[in-house]
Amino acid sequence: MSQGTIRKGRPRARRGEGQRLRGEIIAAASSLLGELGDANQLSMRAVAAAVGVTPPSIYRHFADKRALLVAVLEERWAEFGSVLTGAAAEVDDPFEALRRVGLAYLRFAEEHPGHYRVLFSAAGAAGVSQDRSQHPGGPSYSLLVDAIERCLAASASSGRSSWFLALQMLIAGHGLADLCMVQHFPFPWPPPEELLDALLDDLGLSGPQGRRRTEGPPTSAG
Amino acid sequence: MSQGTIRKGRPRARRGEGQRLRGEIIAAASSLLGELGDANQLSMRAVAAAVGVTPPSIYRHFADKRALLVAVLEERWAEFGSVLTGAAAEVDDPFEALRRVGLAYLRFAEEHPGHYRVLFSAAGAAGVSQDRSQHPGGPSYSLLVDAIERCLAASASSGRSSWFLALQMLIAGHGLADLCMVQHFPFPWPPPEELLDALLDDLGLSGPQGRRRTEGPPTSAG
DNA sequence: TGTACATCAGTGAACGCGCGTTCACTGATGTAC
DNA sequence: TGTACATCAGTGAACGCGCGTTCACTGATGTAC
Repeated sequence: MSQGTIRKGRPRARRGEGQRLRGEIIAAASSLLGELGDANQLSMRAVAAAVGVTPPSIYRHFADKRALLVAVLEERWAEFGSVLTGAAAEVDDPFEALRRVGLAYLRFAEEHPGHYRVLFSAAGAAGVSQDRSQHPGGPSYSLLVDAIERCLAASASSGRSSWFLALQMLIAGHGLADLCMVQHFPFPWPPPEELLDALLDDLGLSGPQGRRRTEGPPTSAG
Repeated sequence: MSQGTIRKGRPRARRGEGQRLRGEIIAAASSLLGELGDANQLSMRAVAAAVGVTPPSIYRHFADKRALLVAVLEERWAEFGSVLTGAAAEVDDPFEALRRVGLAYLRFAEEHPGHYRVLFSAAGAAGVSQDRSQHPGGPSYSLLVDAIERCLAASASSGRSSWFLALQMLIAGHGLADLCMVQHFPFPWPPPEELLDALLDDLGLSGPQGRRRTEGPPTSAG
């Protein structure tokens, strides 16, 4: 009874504390969005019920549903970015730093599959910035490019640009996150780290000596 | 006026030709689903309107919305499988055959992003088979594993299993298809073939001599 | 210390909409005689 | 060749629902005097 989705008897905010409800609305919407994994499925009425307030109250703080979504997604993008940033902080070895960024990316998808799905969908991006040149995931991507450049500086490599290598990492990271953590494709998935390490090996980004850490699982085929 | 979404004056089927409407319903639903890219967004009423029939008519042929979706998705999965099968047919070189399968996969996503999105979502799979051990994409995946095994037989390689390599290819293929063709992430995307060739190179599946075909684009970083 | 008042966070009722699904029906088609 | 009838593909109207959003309102809070 302490944390059901519908809260009754919620205390009314004091004068001048109207902004408090705003925060509660964003938190509730964010939580619901994480469960639903789809911006279209989120309803204003469900958000209001989760906060313990009537639907019209939301309109005192957000012009419409889109505006609420924008606020939620901005928060989620910020969290995603800070998770990636934090992962590599204070790690000196550039290869280990890159690996930690990759692991953090995958962990985020694993822990917040619904949020991940919305952030990486066209709707999620369009909601936050009209201008597609400044995609909200831009800073996170730059972080990846930088981490790769530090690796390239530490050991001569395949000759591919950091830009191309970052794209390859993003593609593989997203493919794994979406198929495994979000859509739960019925595979005998190996641990994500194993796939990440194989990827880094393949891209020549696993270290100067190119330590090979790959695979264990089945050798037989269906 | 010849192919608007709403058709009027549609001729009634003759006695015993009731099955004809069934086919038209599936076709219309499939087309709408391709535009929407989301099973939840598809409405029975929109399907009926597209066929030029009233909503209740659909229930003569399908028990409910879910049954209609299952029929549509089965057709789409079958088409996807036959596209992959057709791509490698009559190609002797196993490396070229594998490459063609990859290209066909990406082309399918490019030409039918909405269908691709639904097929590779949890909802799409769950709709078709309850039993998750027999995922409708299973045959297509086997095809990929087989193509890889033929490559491994033709040249000793990294030591990874065909199963692991197929997973790596699927992950990268899906990541690219979803980010680029489906979600249209605002990147300066290189041509898909370039990324596919880089992937095959990285996995040691580009041929016995390991021809390197990679990259062109920007070397500068943002 | 006590009262009248302005503020404004949140309410209750309603709007018009599209949805999936049901039900009793209609009326053209084909058949039996 | 002509008529009565069974079939059954498709209809029209309605159901109860949840949605986003609006509007005039209420009533606790804090302030001015």
